[in-house]
Amino acid sequence: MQDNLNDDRKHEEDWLPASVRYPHVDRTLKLGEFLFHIDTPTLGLFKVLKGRIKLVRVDRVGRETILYVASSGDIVAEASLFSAVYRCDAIATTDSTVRLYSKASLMANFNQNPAAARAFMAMLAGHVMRLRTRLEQRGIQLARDRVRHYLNLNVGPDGCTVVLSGTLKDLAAELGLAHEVLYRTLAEMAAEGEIERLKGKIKLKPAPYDPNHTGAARTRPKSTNTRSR
Amino acid sequence: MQDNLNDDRKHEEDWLPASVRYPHVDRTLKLGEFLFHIDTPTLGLFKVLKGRIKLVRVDRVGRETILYVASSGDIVAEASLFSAVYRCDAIATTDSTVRLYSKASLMANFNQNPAAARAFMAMLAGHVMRLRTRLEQRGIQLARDRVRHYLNLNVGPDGCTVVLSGTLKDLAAELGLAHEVLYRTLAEMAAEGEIERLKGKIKLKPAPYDPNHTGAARTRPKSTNTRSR
DNA sequence: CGGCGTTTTGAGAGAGCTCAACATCGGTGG
DNA sequence: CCACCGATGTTGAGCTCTCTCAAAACGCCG
Repeated sequence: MQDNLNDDRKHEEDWLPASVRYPHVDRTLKLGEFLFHIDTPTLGLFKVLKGRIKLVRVDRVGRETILYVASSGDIVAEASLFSAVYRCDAIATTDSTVRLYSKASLMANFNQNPAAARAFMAMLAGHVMRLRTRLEQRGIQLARDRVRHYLNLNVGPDGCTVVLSGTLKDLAAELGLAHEVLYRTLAEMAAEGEIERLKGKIKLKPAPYDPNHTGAARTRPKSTNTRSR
Repeated sequence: MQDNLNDDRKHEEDWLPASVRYPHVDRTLKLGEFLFHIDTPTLGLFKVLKGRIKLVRVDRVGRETILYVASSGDIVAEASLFSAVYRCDAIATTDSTVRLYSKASLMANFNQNPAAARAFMAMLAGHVMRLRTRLEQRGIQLARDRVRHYLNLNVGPDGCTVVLSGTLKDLAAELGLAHEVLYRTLAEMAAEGEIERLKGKIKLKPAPYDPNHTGAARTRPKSTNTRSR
């Protein structure tokens, strides 16, 4: 079981301009162990090095509502830098290790070093952008259109090659699809010549004809998603 | 057509600590007009005052892929502060007005005024948190569970009252559900006593019994929440 | 009072999810 | 070197839920 099915994996390292090494502390957690509790003073933000951390809020009935599940590479509790106390619970859902970046040292660094502050802002802005795009993607109902959306936004410089970083199962998770559906969809698209499947890559073929319509004759006056939002 | 169905409406105003008034320029756009083009130098970020702006990327085949659709109150192109050129096109999908916050003045202000920089970071961090939560929510398949997720995260201080800011249609859009589905779901939940519907509010009732529905020969063969979909 | 938009309720259909069986691909150890 | 094993990849077949299209009741405002 790998933990690389979340987001932003490849952008994580930039926000610490290599010039600075903040003091940090690594900590290991066992399954079910709390990383922090709601309403307790904030120490700083954490980077998940291994495992998985869920952020949850619990209502007075005792049921928990998941805010976010962070996997390896994800950053957790950025907002805690600007709050005196944590706003949710953080619990390890597998044995995990995290790295704490202390709020005090981080903020001090931002104050003294505008470049560090800018790098942090840039990272956050990038997250916002990618999350918005991801949310937009989830609004696409039809599996094929959702896959197209992903492929179009992840083509390499050549404009037609998409490199798959993980397994197709991981991709399915990122797309919010059952993996079987992704397999089927890719198979159909390949059969119809829209894409070509290679080892660890997918190549987009410029559609021969047929600008809309997905394959089997189907009654679809709508092209994709026009409504809502 | 109202424009208040997007996100974060109530958190937008904080990121400009009232102390500072950045120079800004308002601009109106007609339907279809470009706010900015990809690969052109970045001026700064924009706040949508009225209307709707879509951010899109176009592949060489000419099809556009939507990255995000911003409505009134939303901020657009935060990441442009850290890039020399825009990374996508921005087009008005209705007659709109936007306010430009110049990159130069914004950055200068951040450098001189750490508090402003912190406020901006805090806003971004808040967006990241909310977007992640929203994405988590969209991963919930069953409409009722998705509604529960929303309600649980939006109860007021009393722990059981959720104030509805807009119409139910707006809420449906925010939840990513067809509005009919939301109506039906709320009706069912009310009928079963899980919630109480008031004028502009929803009150959560602590489940009486029936953690996963059973007895009470009700004409409802399904709808437990034991598994997704 | 007459629209216009929201709120409801109804019914049909399609698409994704789930369960299930099987093929493939690596890696491991005998 | 080959058999075994686990995980990924693939395909098949129902099931159910949401989406879409429709139509009507309600509420608000000029």
